[in-house]
Amino acid sequence: MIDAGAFAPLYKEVKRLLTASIAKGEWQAGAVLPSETRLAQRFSVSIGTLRKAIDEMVVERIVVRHQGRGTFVASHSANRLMFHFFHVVRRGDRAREVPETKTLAFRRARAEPAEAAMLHVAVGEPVYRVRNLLSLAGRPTILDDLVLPQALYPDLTEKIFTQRDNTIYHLYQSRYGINVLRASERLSAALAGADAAKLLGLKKGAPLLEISRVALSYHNAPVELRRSLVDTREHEYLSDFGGTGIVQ
Amino acid sequence: MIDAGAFAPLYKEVKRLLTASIAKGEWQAGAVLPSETRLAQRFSVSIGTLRKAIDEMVVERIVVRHQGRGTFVASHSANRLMFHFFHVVRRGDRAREVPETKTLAFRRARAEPAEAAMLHVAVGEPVYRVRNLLSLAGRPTILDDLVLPQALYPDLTEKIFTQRDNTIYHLYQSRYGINVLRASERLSAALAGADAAKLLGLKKGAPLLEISRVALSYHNAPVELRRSLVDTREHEYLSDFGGTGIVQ
DNA sequence: TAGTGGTCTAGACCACCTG
DNA sequence: AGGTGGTCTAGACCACTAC
Repeated sequence: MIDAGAFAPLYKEVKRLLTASIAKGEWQAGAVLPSETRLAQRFSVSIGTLRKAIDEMVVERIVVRHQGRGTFVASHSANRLMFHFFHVVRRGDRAREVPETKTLAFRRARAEPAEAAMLHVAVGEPVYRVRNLLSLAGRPTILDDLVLPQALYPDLTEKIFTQRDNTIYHLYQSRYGINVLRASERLSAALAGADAAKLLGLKKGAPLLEISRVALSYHNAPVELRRSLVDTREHEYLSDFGGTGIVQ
Repeated sequence: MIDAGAFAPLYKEVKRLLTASIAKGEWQAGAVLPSETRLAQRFSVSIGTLRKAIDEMVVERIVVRHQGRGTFVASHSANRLMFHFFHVVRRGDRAREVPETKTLAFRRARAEPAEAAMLHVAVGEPVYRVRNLLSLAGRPTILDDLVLPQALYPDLTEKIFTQRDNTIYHLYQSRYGINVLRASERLSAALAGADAAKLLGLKKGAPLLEISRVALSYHNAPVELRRSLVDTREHEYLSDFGGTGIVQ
């Protein structure tokens, strides 16, 4: 037993320990975990209990199971995961297009009070501010403003950021060991200012969808803020709830 | 055994049969199911297999478990479920307010092609069109336009609709046995037309959040369309994904 | 062929709720 | 006290993957 006097069920404890090991980097993203039999031995629990712990970690996308191959730490490299955090689709047929990203600005700055609260850091903490313009089907459609705590991404530079050969979240994962698991978003309607209008090829006062996202890693630790302004003339934001991903 | 030659796992088959029984009305919303022991006997499976079937039904909100009391068909009467489909919260503190609903129109009409496709009915099928104005903190904030197939709500009248003493989804459930489990939404930004501006107390051309929802019941059958126009000056739309509801 | 995860069983004990 | 769901065990067998 491992229970250590906690009042939580054994499988929750196992899940907590496994998640902590992954967060610590004992297994990198994409790496295979020991087999269920071995993990059960390691934690001195039955296979059933170990499986129940991993069941929840699968639902939370911390790990992925492949029958016959093993259980792997979830990775952003797969295409499926790339679109897991990209909810803007083409109007009508809901097609998902790969966005073309252009970085307009990369600056070092200090966290504003509101940002600091959402990032769980002190006011004035060093941050990066990044502005990206995303094009869909060749047309500028989304204007993204990112805020990242410098402490989490120590040696990040504009060159590293722009010369990545994959998604932004994959860069966080492969270079800094930061895995984005969840995102919490708040949406509202806004009017295009002079800035956004010019960049998105709109008239000032055109309607835009504004999305404020907090990206979260293990234990719900915030690792990025992102405000998106979306031109929804040809695109929409998809939201499914009550849904589970379980195929009937 | 029950497997009946299907290639699906036993627990999926059990889940399918249980869900079908609920959809058929063998147990009404809020009713208690037989105990796990009895259900396991009924389907000639072990408790473990029966529990795995119910586990998934819990995730899909088809049933709710209460330790020591039993397993119940999910019901809309609970306050928690009411807010499960209401994602508009107060800006800043994200407080959930109970909306005050006023029905502005209730008409019988025919399904337009786009509506018919989304509702899985024939073009021209009889529908109800309902327009509601929702106020939050005493101020008109959301303009809802609903489309319901008349076939699903046979004797519905404006009087029945407006004199319900609970949520709209609870009316569907208690009077017509229709349980809304999921909703699929598409969001975009729009400008207030003369109509919406007047009703929401805005200037024409003010930015609005437009939400198109399809409400789904068992086996993903569509049971309602709803277009919402939201004044997001004081409110926001919340969206969490990658999340699971599992408390760490 | 060996090893992996996926399913299924049969039972024990506990925590909780209702009478 | 009796019944409910919640946890945990210890195994068996199957389906899939890699070598």
